[in-house]
Formats: sequence, C-alpha cells, structure tokens
Amino acid sequence: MSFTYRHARPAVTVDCVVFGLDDELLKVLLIQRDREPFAGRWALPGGFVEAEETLAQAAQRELTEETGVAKVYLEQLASFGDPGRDPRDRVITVAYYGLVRRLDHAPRAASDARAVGWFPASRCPPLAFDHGEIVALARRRLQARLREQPVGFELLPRKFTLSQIQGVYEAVLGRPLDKRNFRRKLLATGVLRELAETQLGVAHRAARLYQFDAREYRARVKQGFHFEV
Amino acid sequence: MSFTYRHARPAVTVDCVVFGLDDELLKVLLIQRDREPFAGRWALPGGFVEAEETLAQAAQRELTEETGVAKVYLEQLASFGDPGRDPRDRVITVAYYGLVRRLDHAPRAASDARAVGWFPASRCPPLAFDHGEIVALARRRLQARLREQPVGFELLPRKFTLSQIQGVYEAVLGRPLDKRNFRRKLLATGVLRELAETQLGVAHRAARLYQFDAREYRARVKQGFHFEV
DNA sequence: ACCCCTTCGTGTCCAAACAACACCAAGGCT
DNA sequence: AGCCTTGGTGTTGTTTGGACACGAAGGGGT
Repeated sequence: MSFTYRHARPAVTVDCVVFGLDDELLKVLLIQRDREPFAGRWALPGGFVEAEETLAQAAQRELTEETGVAKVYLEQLASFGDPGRDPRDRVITVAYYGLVRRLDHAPRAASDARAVGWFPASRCPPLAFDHGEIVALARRRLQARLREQPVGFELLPRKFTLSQIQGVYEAVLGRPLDKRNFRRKLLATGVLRELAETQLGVAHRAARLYQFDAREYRARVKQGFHFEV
Repeated sequence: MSFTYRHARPAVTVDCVVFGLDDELLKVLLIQRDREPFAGRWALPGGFVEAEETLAQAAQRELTEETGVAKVYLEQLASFGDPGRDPRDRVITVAYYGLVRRLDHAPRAASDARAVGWFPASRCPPLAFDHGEIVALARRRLQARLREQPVGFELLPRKFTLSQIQGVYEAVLGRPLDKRNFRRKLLATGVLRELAETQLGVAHRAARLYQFDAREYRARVKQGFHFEV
C-alpha cells in the first residue's frame, strides 16, 4: 500500500534566529518580507527545505541566501507546527538559533528579502507568522545555554578581553555581574588561553587579550568536565 | 505565484519516547512494527501528522492509537530529518518524550503495531530508522530535565515515599545518591506536601507518603524560584 | 512472646563554592 | 602634570554540598 501518500503533506521550512552583539546590546537578525503573506513585515530568515539536504544544511543555506550571512554557529531550537500559523497552508517549521560575530558579517538583503536589519532582541518589531514566539523561545534557550556551554565566545572576535566577554554575559542574562567573581570563575574553567597581546588604540589602559581554547575544552569535556558560569 | 507548491514536500511524522519505571529500572515503551519498512523491528510509537492537529496533539494521538497509552506528560524533544533516514521517502519527524506512571497504563498493541513492550532504556533492541539515536537523545534530555524541573514525579503514583522518588533519580541518573542529602535538598524546595498517611501492606516500617504540590510549585516559580536537585 | 530482618528517619562536620566588597595601576588626552 | 577612563587584583563571611552511622518502627517467622 502506498502508506506514504495517504496523508496531505504539510510544507516544511526552517527559520533562523541569529543573535549578534552591538554595543553590549543583544540583537536579532531579521529580514523584511518582500512577498505575501506578511509582505513588508519583518520576519526570521528561513525557507523551504529542499529534497536532498539535512535540516541543518537547509537552515544555513536559507540564512545565507536571504542575508548573506554564512558559516554560522547554528543549533536546533524547536519545531512549530500549529495549523494556521501560516495563512497559506499547513507549514511546519524547524527553528534554529545561532550566534555570530557581528563585525565578521555584513548582511545584505537578497532572495525574497526586501531588507535586512538587526533589532534589539528585547524589542523586536511585530513579526510575521509566529516568529515572535520563536524569538522569545530562542532567547530563553540562549540564556540557559550560555551558562552551561561555552557559546558566548561565538559573539566576540576571536581575540577578546575579559571585560568584553563579561559584557556578553551581562547582555544576554540582562543583569550586571561582579568583575572579580566573574573573572575568577571563567578563568577557573581553564578554557581561556591568555595571549601575549593587549588591546590597541584604546584611550585608556589596554586590556589583555584572551582566546577560547576549543581543543582544551574538548579534552576536558572528555574527562567529565562541565563548563558552567 | 504558487510559492507554496514549488517544493517536493517531505512527509512529517511524530514519534514518542515514553519512559516508565519498573523496579527502579528506567524503561522505554516500544512497538513492534507490522509493516515495511522494518517490519518486525522494534520502533518508537508514532505516525503521520494529520491536517488539523497540532504537533503535540499528533504525538498524543499516535501514542494512544498504537499503544493504548493516553494522557501522558509529553514534551517536544527535537526534529530529525536527514534525507535517507526513511528508505521510502523523505520523512521529517518531530520527536517527543514523555513520562508515565507505569501502573496507570496497560499498553496493548493496536493500529500498525504488532506488539508493544517495555525495554530497558540502556539496552534497547536494535530499532527501526534512526530511533536509536532519538532514544539516546531523549535519555540525555531527561537527565538534564530531571535536575532542573520537577518532572520525576510523573513516573510515580501520585502519593509516593521519599525512597521512591530517590529511586527515580537514581534510575535516571544512573548513580546512587545519599539518602540524607537527597531528602534535605528535595524537601528544601518546598514543593512536596507531606501527607498524614503512610504506606500500607509493607513488611517493614511503613514510610510516610508525600505528594507533589503543583500549585505551590507554580507560585514559587512566579517569584523567581528555580527547582534544582 | 520473642527475635529477626528490612526499611525508615534523622544531624554534624568539613570542604568547596559563592557573593559582597574597594583600591591602585596603566596609559592616552588636554 | 594632572585628568579621566578602564584594567587588574584578594579577603572575608555565608551558603551550599558531600561524607558519614545508628536507633526506631513494624511485620514475619519460630
């Protein structure tokens, strides 16, 4: 029997919630839709899954097609499939969230995006479909992940100061942290490599630069180490 | 333009990883498939999403249709959609995981299940599709959830002893816990109501019964309380 | 009636982790 | 030279976490 075909098939899409940091403010990358439904509305970059790609590949591809942002750290968030979430038809979307170093990427609108922009994560414009809900979930997930996985570094340049990484945590968690306690705890994880360099071109004492040591991190994880801040 | 129809549509299914407890051993509810592909193989209960139901509803429905197990605590786990995970066709599945009080349910095979059975979570038979991978992820998620959300009670009768709930934690986490420390920590959360009753019909000193106080839990959460064991 | 066996229920101490807290140093700018 | 900004550093008191042992209760068996 053609069991496979007995059911009306929903369309399947992927959507990406991409976070970036800007002046210590957490922002989300959005596109302005060029087509109905919701033409002119801001929305998450995303689109239909093609036949021969994985879900994660589809997310990367759609993100790049619509915004020019490529090679991003992406992780699956959740799927949304309420009937009626898309007025056209039954559409089930698999949402991903990701983090980028904003300066490494210059988003440009393409594909069916009329424009691209960064918006404060806590104050997005009204979004198309149920994308507002997806962004809200992504923020909560990010907050939880940040404390248990070394993902905060993805928002910073490869070399960063301790003050910068503290800024990341404060921006995402939304509360100030104690400088001394934060440094002690983060350095105690042993996954930061202290560099010989310091900042350049700042109008005050230059801070030491650090780098996340992914190799060391993986080695420690293998031995049961659990990152936590 | 019929943008909606430009893409070959994958089929969308839901699958359920239902955990239950049995003699302090964590088990998973599986069905034996009656049809190709993988006829005769054990697999997760699940099936195609219908047009007018949410994903969560589809999960509950399929679970009940195939195993008779109804009204289960279910939570979305993740989606799996690699091309080739189903030999028939492109199939994307949204996986859910859930917890049941085993004594409240007497599974019976139905629909396209030839048989139903409970298997130790750490020693399942070879499973159809990528279901082994899904079970593995569900176990990891359950371990994490158990420590941060009061979900362990879902595996026990409504009234339980402290030794029983400790057994739940030991079964899921896979390691023994100290009785006095565990009790101190769990009671300190303040979400257990101590009942006037004790166990009946045991051949030794009867233990006091407790009940999870969901109302109190929600009230505390609203005030920023974070359950943790 | 007595003993036995099993499970219940309880408190202390030490170690580690955490939170609060303030001042001098460096270095560009005017 | 002095100013202004940010960098970098330790101690202390409090809280939390983990190790650890024994008498009490109560049904079963003799």
